[in-house]
Amino acid sequence: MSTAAAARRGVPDAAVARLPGYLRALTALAAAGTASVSSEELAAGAGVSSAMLRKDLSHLGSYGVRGVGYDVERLASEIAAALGLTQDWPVAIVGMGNLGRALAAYRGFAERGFRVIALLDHDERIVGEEVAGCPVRPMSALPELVREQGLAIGVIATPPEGAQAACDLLVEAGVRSVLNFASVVLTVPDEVTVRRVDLSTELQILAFHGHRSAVDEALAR
Amino acid sequence: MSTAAAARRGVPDAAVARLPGYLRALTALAAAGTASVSSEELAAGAGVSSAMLRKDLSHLGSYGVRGVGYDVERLASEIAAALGLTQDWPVAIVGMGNLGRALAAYRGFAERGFRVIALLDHDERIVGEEVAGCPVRPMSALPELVREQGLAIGVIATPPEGAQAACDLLVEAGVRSVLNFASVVLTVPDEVTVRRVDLSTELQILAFHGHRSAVDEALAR
DNA sequence: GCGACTTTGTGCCTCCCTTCACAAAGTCGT
DNA sequence: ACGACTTTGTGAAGGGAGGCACAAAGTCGC
Repeated sequence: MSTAAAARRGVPDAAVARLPGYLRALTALAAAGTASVSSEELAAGAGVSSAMLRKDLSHLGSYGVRGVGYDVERLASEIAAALGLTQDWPVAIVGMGNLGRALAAYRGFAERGFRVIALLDHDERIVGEEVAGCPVRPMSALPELVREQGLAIGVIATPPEGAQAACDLLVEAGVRSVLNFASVVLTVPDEVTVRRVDLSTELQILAFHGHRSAVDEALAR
Repeated sequence: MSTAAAARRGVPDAAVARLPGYLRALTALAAAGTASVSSEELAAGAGVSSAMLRKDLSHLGSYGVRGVGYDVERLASEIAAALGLTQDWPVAIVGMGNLGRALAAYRGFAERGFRVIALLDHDERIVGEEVAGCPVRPMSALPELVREQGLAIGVIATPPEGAQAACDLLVEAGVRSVLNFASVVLTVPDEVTVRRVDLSTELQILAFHGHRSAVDEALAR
């Protein structure tokens, strides 16, 4: 196995998507005072199979000890390093509707090391208002936030109509990572990464499964 | 091609996950007055390739016309039927913290036909309070909600510590579909479907991509 | 009516992800 | 010091999803 830096570049996306789950499970173990953990136990805590866990970790390097397991602290910091969590990632939330306000008040971000440095809205009537102890600023503040505070991640919580425009402003200011809560597909240059979280999509998928199992039962009868 | 009912049972999960996106794009087209659409256009609106769109739709049946495209209204209702959206899906939100309150106030659910019929919390000090015009009820109301109002989907917006307990109560009351916003892996019986939405996981994945592209640039220099 | 044209539906191929199964490597008891 | 035991790391196999390319099927102009 080569160095972690070289290995990291080959981590498959599917594995990357599971790393945060491992990190969370490890953090819980560390808080409980556990020093060492087997792939079997850790996998159970993250909701995956042990074979998958071991293969995922093998992409980062060999940090386990055969016959024993993984050192909780060590593995947690290796995963954090692989995810790039050693540096901080300033976040701005765009759109101060219901969802935006909730996200602004949400503690989960800070707990995982993401610092919300600004709340933005394009509506002048909202700009200047205070949300969760933080003033709402205009979209025109973006370039300065990127330049002077290293803003790296934009969270879009606007209505669907305004999402593309908000995204364009973020990208133009130099933001390369976008988390999109609006129900639209955003168009961005290749170097920008967008992830979409859509609540109604999730509910519709649940509806499909609920519907199907009802149909299955009817057929089985 | 057999009947839609038979075909539906074989729809791969990956395709199901994209159906809501197609439905959204079709709804937008219908609102704009478009009567017919090609796979190429619809795919662009949903952010996928046209070949993929056609293959996904072929799992539902043949609703297109060669040389012409798809009838917008017809296809939308076929997809809605496949997803089980012809019936309504009463939803309850559990956990009235920041996130729960935001979800309660969120308009998106109703727009897509999901009716929030109850807000729940296990904390007696919050029960009775009014959130978004709806009273907060105790967890003990669950069995009645399932029995008398057909509650089918539970949304968990509790802190991580309380999520499993909330989930157990939902399942015990007869809820078979759960949308989990808490950062924990829930254990449920096989017949229950859980989908997890974790904001910090999404941010961590974005951090990885931002980090990697920074590394790539450094190496290329 | 007929031929040129457009667009769907699908067989095939490839690639990636997941699972299986086991050798390698380390620990622990004696 | 050595052998039994535990657990990792990984090669190989299996399965599924996405992309390609084309035949099938329909429309439209003449």
